[in-house]
Amino acid sequence: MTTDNARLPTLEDVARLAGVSRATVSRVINGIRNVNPELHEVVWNAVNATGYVANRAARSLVTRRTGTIALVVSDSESHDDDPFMSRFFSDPFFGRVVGGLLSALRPAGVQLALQIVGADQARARLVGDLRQGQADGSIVLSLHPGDTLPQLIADAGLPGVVIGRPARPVPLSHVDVANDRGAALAADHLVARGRRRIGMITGPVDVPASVDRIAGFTSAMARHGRSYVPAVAGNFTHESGDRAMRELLTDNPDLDGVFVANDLMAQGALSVLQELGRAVPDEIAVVGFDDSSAALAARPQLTTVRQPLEDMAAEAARLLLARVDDPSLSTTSIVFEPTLIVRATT
Amino acid sequence: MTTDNARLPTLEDVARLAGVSRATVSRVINGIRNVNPELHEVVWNAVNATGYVANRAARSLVTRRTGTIALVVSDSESHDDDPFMSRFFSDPFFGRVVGGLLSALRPAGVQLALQIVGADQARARLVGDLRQGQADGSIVLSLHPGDTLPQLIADAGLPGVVIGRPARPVPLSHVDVANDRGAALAADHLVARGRRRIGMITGPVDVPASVDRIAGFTSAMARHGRSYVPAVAGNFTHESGDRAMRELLTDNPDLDGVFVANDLMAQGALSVLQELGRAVPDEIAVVGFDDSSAALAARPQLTTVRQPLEDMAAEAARLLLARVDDPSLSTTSIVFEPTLIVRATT
DNA sequence: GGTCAGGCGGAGAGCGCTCTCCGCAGCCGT
DNA sequence: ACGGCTGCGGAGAGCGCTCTCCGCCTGACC
Repeated sequence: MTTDNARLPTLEDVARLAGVSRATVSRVINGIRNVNPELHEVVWNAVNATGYVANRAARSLVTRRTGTIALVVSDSESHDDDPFMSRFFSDPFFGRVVGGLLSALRPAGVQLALQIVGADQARARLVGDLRQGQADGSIVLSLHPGDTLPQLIADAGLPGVVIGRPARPVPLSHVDVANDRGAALAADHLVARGRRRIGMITGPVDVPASVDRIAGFTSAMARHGRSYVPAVAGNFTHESGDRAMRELLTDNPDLDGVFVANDLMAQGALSVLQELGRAVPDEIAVVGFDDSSAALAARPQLTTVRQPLEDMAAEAARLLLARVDDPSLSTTSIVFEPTLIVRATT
Repeated sequence: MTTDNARLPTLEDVARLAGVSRATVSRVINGIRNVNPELHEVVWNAVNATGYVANRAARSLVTRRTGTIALVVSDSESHDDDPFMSRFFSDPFFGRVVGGLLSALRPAGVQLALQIVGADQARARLVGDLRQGQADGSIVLSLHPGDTLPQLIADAGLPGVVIGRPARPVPLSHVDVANDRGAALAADHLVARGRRRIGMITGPVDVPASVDRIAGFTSAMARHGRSYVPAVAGNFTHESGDRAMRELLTDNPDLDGVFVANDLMAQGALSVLQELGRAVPDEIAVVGFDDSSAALAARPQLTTVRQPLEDMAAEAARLLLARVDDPSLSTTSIVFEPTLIVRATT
């Protein structure tokens, strides 16, 4: 259309072509106040003729809005030297969240910027950057239980929404899934399938989501008259599921059902069971959690508790956008209901 | 530190506190020209005292740089109604690329903004946005063979680097892995393992990476005196690997080795083999491609051709950054060498 | 001692946009 | 018929920064 480094058309150019003032063009473009319909059309024609696109920086400068939301991934564990290669990115979890966020942000014309923060001093800088126009608000994805980042963001008065319940209460909105009810679904299902000796492979005991799943599962089991549930902890990785399953079987060789706190670990558990020649689901039933792509990739395909991550992320984005528009909005929390997806392992 | 909507400190504030002019503070902050070392320190003290952070929008406005790179994911297949939920995001591929990009961008203080473009009219708008200060350049991840986006970006004179060889030559730099040599590695390995009846499960026949893997594999096999290689095409999904493996075995029941064009399909193939009671690797050996997390999750763990995706993405980011700094730079292409990772399936 | 070069810091003009303020019509009410 | 109100569009002041231009001061050289 235009050549390489031709100056891009500005509002002024459009105004001149349309024979109106800059202010009028601005009004038309932003749909503000009633502008004479004829002029309206003249202006739009001029916009199209010039190929005008508003300069984001100039607009930001005066509106004090960037039209950008930051996805802040707080990965405070270890990886300080190289936090980017952390296993998190290869976890399907990340992609689902990004997809969900974009689906809500895109219609609003808002960009998504990725921020990964590792070490603590990076946190301070991040907050400074955030304050000073990096983004209008943040979606915080905290992987670390004792993470200070949500608190820092709240303290700075920055709009923010946390995905997943923060370990400590924080004056920020959050979205979450009812982990406890999801785990209860799994418990009820295993019991309904006639399983008598049921165990659990848990996530890390300091992560809220994991804690809730444990609590939900054990209390549901208690309701079914099983006060003791053998459990071994993993760390949500495939490999740790493998390890935990072996350990669980060593102590409880006669297990006929197991609830695994996420699909990745369930996949690991499944391969151990197969290796040991335990028929699934005939000899032992397995229920996972997440309904990630791993559930479908597993053989047999995994019965699992679905966490509507895309919807949760989209809702988080909408909450954030609303908060950015009206900072006086009070913080809210939305809890999504999990559903049981029955496949071949139960 | 400061309260909610206190005006953030500006250059002017810092200058006043330091007793110098705005220009001097700007020079110190940007490390330009030799400023008197004493003043230098005075200015930095004032910066720290005020907690000053440069306003990105204001800076962009004058420098015509945004300090942002866009990751443009061009997903032109079907998903127009809802391109965000496309399977792509749950593919570990995406996360590895993001991680690699961030590792190169972060040290340069450059942000990563995500852009997903579906329909064609969205492309035109994207290019407009890109021109007008959304980003200084783009990393293009094209999932669609006949994609026009790289060409559009090149035509607009925008800096851009493509990950993966574009289907049609385009005046843009790109990074890629030597898909043909990777496939040859797999062929050599299967032959060295003494396999006689070797087949292949390919990717879509219109995707460059897939084409190269097919060409590399068949020509390497030809060098080993096998001019005919039975092959079935999949589409890089787990499920298609399942289907393709069944089909391949139907026509070639005595297969004792198979090269699968990516790990996800290999995982699918593996579960079919197990279901059919074919021992891996004793009766049939399997080699994948990518070395994604799926390779480790597979049972037995998958022998695969490693594609250094993180390094490739990081290199793409560096190429782009260099191009942004100096637009006169000519386009280059960097091809990474794949390596064979031998695990338990061969 | 005079001149000139060079280094350093200040003044101030903009970058492209939004938005307030104001003026000018046209129309209503009395 | 006249004042005031309302609706619409223009003028122009910034938003916070960078960077050019210029002036001052110091030091070196003749």
